[in-house]
Amino acid sequence: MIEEFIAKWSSQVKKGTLSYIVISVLEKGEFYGYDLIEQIKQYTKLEVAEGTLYPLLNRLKKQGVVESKWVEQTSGIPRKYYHLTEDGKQVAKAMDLYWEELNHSLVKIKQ
Amino acid sequence: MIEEFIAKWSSQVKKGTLSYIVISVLEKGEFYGYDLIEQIKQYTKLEVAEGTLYPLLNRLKKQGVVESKWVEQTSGIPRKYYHLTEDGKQVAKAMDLYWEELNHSLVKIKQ
DNA sequence: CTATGTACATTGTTATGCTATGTATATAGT
DNA sequence: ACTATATACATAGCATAACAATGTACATAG
Repeated sequence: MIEEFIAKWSSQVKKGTLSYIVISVLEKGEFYGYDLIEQIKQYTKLEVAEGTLYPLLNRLKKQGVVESKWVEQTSGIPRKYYHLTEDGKQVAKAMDLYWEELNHSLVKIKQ
Repeated sequence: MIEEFIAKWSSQVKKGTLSYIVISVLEKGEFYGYDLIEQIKQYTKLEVAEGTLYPLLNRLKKQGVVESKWVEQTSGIPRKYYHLTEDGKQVAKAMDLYWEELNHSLVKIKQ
């Protein structure tokens, strides 16, 4: 029962958190979708479904946070690389502030 | 644009985070709904709508995380007090671990 | 030739925050 | 007496986002 609750809860925590993670990774440079999934797996041990990430990237693009460009490969399928826009970089900073405040609040509650 | 994005994003962050906050406050003792809204406002500066909290408490009750009891007041409307069940206390611990891990991951990404 | 990995994408389901609205009691201001 | 505000609980309908399932396509290892 507890495991099931945590499973559902952690899925809900991803709503919002996941975009923060993606944008934070993109602060480091350019990445393509499949690579982002691998990066997140390494950094967070979170499993991110493809059906979660690709729509998320499209939303971020539509909102002007990221931009993308197709890059042909000498072998294999072309990759769509994403990078932060100027607005995206400012969004990242605002997210940092919000997250820090939220964490500070939780520390206070836990005391 | 950035403000609007953060406004929508922070609403998404609440999904999951809010239940963590409520359960964390309830680790301190018994609270009733309206009081929880005030507690959260003080601890986190978050505005929690009544239409958000009451359904959340009902879900937590249905899932066996909290229990409630009506308490008549000498003056005014009776209050419904909530407290964690034994399962709820274990859920709280599991949430702490998950949250800590998530934060640690973000620190690594931000490095 | 089959399985696995790489790489992008969409559809339908489910869960949750939020606005709006409703009910009811108590108190302070004009 | 009337109005506004605060306290206290609750529901209906909307918007959003994660996820499983499914699909397409190329490449490589057994």
